[in-house]
Amino acid sequence: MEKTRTRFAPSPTGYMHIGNLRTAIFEYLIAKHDNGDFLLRIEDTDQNRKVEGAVDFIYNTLSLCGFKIDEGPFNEGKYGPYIQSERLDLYKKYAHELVEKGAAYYCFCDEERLERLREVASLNKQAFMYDGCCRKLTKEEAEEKIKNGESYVIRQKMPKEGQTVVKDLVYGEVVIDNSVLEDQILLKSDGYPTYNFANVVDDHLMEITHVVRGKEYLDQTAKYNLLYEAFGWEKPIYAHVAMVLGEDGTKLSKRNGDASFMDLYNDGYLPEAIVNYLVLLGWSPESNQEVFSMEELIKEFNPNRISKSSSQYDVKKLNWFNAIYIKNMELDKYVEFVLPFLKEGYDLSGKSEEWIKHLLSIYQSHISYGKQIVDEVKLFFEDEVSLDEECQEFIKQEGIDKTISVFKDEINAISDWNVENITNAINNTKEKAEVKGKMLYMPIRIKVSGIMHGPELPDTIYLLGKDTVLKRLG
RNA sequence: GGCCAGUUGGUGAAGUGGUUCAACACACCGCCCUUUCACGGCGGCAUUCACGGGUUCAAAUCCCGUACUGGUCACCA
Repeated sequence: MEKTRTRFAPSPTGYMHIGNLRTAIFEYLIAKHDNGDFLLRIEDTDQNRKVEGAVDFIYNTLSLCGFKIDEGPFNEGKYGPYIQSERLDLYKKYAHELVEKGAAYYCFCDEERLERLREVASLNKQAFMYDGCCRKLTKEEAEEKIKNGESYVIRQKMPKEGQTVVKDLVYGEVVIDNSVLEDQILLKSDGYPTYNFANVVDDHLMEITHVVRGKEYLDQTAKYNLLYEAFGWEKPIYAHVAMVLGEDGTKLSKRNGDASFMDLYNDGYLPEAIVNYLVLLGWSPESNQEVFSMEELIKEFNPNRISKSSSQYDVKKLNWFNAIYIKNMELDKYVEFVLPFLKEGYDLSGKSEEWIKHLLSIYQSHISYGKQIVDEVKLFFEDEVSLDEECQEFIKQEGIDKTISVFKDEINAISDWNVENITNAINNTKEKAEVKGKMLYMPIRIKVSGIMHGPELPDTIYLLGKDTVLKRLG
């Protein structure tokens, strides 16, 4: 049996939103599930969209996600080059081969004529479709024009009648009327192939067995099939996947917010968590398991269980996954992970390494993403605490002043500043002020930290330091 | 507009003719634990599967129609 080979084929735009990433995940898992190859191919046939450094960016993203690229522009296999703009001769050769076979033809219609046709079509409220004018040209006529230096494109000859059946792993069989198929351009007048053509040629040449792509290409697949048939090539297995929508239920776009992998990563979302979250968006395993390691995903992934309907991105669930991955980190790794966010938010000079580590550790089970540490930890870096409405209400209650003043005396009395003694101070306050539970803890917590929920109170007080605590107690 | 597809709760979703079929998870709410909040644990949360017909002894599951949503009709990918 032939080896399973999938490919991720992005345009080098220097931006990857989570929908694209999810496609890559599916492709990767399909390949690895069968012990196959996962390759990266850069689709840069539109020279206008090219962005500097984009290929590095893609490699970086994929490697952060834990994907091993078996073949790609930076690690070529025997099917290279892996950048489409370096394969121009190939497309040219195959496009002309199709002309020889009679499945394609030269077209000399200029933009002006096409524009006229478009106008007529829109006047008649019809979809524009090339009228196949140049199909009639004889071989000699076409050659003559080419010899005269006329610029041309190569178009695929579409059947006018009948239907084409597209087989898809997730959508089953989709029937497309051939009458809606345009004689699509294969080779542009600048010698570049169109996306559709390059795709077919490359997928065949690179021996791709499974193609995962957005559902928006489903209709186009009929054209692909016809192309494969014209060449006499074996078709790959298609899996079209529904879209990932933004949180508001509309299409993802750069404007729609932080739905790009890098934005998420920069905010302190762990790639493993992002991958774990995304794989469950539009795919479900047979079991109820939700937290998966890469190995488990590779084992469990079955493209037949990909959903037909689009799904909405939901940060809350991502946060849940991310929090789990953060909680499961070893302390040192966790510190290494959050420290940069802390450093970015505050001036840490004068703080001991031990203090910083202690501070970060008490938040490990509290934060959902790295950057969140900055907000959470604010109370340790501000001189004054400001109380929100809820706190102000609480603190108005009777007896609180007494609790605070007793506690202040207890704190004053501590000579050896450590968590244990602070805990004792709280306990002593309980006895002397005759308060317990919420009425004991909350006043202290509010006065000292300004918020009603946070990590362990003794640790908080310890990290704040005696001076600050006394000052805040008033 | 033509064509193609989708429609299970606020969200991700399981379930493809009948033994709890509306699982599980996020979010939300409640309780317990913790001398406080959080963490954690437990429990609640769709009499109903877009709507209307039909097939059947039996339908979220099959068929037809309607509505809604989305996609697609480029020398863009």
